[in-house]
Amino acid sequence: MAAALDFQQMLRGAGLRVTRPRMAVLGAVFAHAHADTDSIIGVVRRELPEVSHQAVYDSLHALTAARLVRRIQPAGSVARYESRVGDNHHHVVCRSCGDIADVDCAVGEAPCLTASDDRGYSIDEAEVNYWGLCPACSAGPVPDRA
Amino acid sequence: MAAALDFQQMLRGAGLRVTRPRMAVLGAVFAHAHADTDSIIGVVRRELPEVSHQAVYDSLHALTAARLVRRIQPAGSVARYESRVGDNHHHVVCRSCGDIADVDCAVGEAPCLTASDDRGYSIDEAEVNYWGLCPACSAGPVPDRA
DNA sequence: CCGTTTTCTTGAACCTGTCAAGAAAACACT
DNA sequence: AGTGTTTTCTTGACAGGTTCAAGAAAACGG
Repeated sequence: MAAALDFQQMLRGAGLRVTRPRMAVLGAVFAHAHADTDSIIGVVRRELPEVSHQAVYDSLHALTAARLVRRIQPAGSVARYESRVGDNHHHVVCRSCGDIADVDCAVGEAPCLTASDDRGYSIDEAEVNYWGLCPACSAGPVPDRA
Repeated sequence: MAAALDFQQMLRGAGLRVTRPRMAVLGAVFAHAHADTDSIIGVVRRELPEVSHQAVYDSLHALTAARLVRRIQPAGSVARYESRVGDNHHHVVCRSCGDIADVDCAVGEAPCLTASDDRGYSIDEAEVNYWGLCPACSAGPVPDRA
């Protein structure tokens, strides 16, 4: 768990100005993994009630560009953010409730980064998403989505 | 390349009614891999100028549910559709222009379907996306996205 | 402390995709 | 073919998440 001073150093280390919205956004992403933008706005406003949603969007973009947080967006879902960066883990997404959990990479370092044929692309990242049902949804499946 | 009669049989085989919008949508997806909805609407309207966008959306949903086409949606992109289904291939996405190319699965059947720890989820599909720059963009990178 | 640069606020707009009601078309059966 | 039922298409409005734009405010370097 990182403290305010850590966040401040992270921002400065990334060449970003230290502002209260950014501090709060960074804290919110660290405290709530896989939160969507709306949830982050809610969390941030508990600390800074007057922040605009635009400030949160800008902060998230800046933090993402600085690689302090990672943006994930499974198909059919809104953007979500997480603080685990650089450890090459993957995600498992619930088809029913949209919940996301982390899955550590089975193979080791950069497992699937080697495409069989890169089609001439210069690949810098491999993303793996598992799709299924979370424990809660597979236990008592909701009747919709027939 | 499939012909009109093939499309008709595909629809009937999937238990779907054969309508002109669906035939045209199916043809458009087969002819234009990885096209987004807007492009598909444009292609379909070259053949049927009066189709509503809603009909295209409905057709795409019906075809997707029937597994005749596959919907793909990399993060930050709109929905795209492709006709290769059931052969477990992956995609490489250009960070700059958003272009998508197919990549055959290196490992074989269902390669990464085995998560190291499934977190209690019942996983039914593994999705792999490679991110990088396409040949055109890595050759002459556009100046934006600084 | 001051000036410059970046960031935040405010407010509106955009775009993909969805919802709803009625008209039209496709299929099954005779 | 003709008819009736069911599904699908048209039309039009709407929704949510995200972005754009202009000016005010805050952060940083000297």
